Amino acid sequence: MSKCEQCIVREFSSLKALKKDELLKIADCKTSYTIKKGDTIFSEGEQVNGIFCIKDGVCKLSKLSQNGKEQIVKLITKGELLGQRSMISDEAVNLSAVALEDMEVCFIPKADIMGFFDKNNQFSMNVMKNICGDLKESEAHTVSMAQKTVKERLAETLLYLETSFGKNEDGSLHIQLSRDELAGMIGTATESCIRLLSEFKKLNLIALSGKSITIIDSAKLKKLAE
Amino acid sequence: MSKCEQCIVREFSSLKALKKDELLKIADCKTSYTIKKGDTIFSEGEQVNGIFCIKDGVCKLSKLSQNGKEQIVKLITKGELLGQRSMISDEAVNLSAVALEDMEVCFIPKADIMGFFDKNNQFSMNVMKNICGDLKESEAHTVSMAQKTVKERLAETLLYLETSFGKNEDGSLHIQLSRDELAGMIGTATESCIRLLSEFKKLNLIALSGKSITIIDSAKLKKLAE
DNA sequence: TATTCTGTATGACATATATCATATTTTCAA
DNA sequence: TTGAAAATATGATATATGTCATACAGAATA
Repeated sequence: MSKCEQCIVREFSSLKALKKDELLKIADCKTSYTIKKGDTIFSEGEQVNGIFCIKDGVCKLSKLSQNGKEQIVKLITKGELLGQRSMISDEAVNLSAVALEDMEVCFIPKADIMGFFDKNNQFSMNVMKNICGDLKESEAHTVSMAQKTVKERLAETLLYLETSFGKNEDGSLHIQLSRDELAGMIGTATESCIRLLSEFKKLNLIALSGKSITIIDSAKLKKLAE
Repeated sequence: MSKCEQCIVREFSSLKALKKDELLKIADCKTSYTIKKGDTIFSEGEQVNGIFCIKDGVCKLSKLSQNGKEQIVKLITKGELLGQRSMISDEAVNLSAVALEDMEVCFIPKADIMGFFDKNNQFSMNVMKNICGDLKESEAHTVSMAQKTVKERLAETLLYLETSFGKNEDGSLHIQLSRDELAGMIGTATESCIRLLSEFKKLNLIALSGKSITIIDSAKLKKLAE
């Protein structure tokens, strides 16, 4: 059982407000998991009863629409918490979480976290600010979906992937998404996504090589995204 | 200066957790306003520094997209609080609020509310659950925008307006939105919105008479919305 | 290595939606 | 009331995007 006190990623989430004795307590009741790429952490509608602290890796949070298409709502990465909303609302999760890379996560049961809300106001406030940030982001996302063209959204998304998840040494996007998943992020058909990627390639905005995408002209992409 | 203790709408918001002395305190520092239909309560980017408690009326929360179109993100009505997110995040508001009807609101300064978060855990928890609800709703909204057709969204929105804001005696939707605003809710061009309304009318799903819209066949509308 | 399977790519076409133009109706101030 | 302005309505057309078909490439498996 590793110690939460010494866990670096804790510093990046609401958990940084926890005091020594609180950390000892969750170190005691948490469970560590290794999750393989492609594995499901939880599915829409499940009762989760706790939160996941992401130590390493990235996962997608998605929702199935009535027509059976997967819409990716958000990506979650190292240092973030997963499942806060449903824990606080005391509801089933409204999104499914699936690993995009191998991950290391810790699960902390609800019972062991909820008490902190009463006793540690800084923690409470951190969580609240976090969720407020998510809300603001989500509202901006809704506006993008409603008002922007698919092309604009693709440009926007590629830039987001680069700034949020970084590049490999060769300059290609570090995060690996299938065309299908990329289409699921921008809310379009897979073929349309592929077609637009080809178009961007012809315009020398990006380079494609197998699955990997390299942004060549981020200034022009930014313009395209408006 | 009216007493918050006796205000009925308080029962419908997070404020219901406040105790007698807390209510006396905010009754003392709040300001009541009457807002005329069409008036702006606050604009995107402003520093608001407090929350509005809606005693009566409805307002729209909207965001201008880069192409200059107004996207309505949410409607807020009697009993709800306005401005929680930006107060907690300690940021400028990310949405503009404009009255759709004459309204009565009370403004409570940030300084007089923030203290309750430390002292009254039930209040804290209520606010948190509220924002979590908003987040869940917003995420579902994003998926609708990304995956549904304009027709489906219009059907969905009409039903939402009926269930959330009720009908007049003649059965027409109580809430009065211009075609332009309705288009702004579903994220489409005004002409497209008008055209689809005409189509729904021909299909005998709704009746139109001037600005007012009456839902005739909500079962079929529900099917259309999928 | 051959074989199958899955993901990527592209063409052809259908359709939804935006845009521009122009009536028509309603609202509202002079 | 009258005229002007705004909102609603509808047609014509352009464009973006989805859908279906098919080809091709790379990965997985036998």
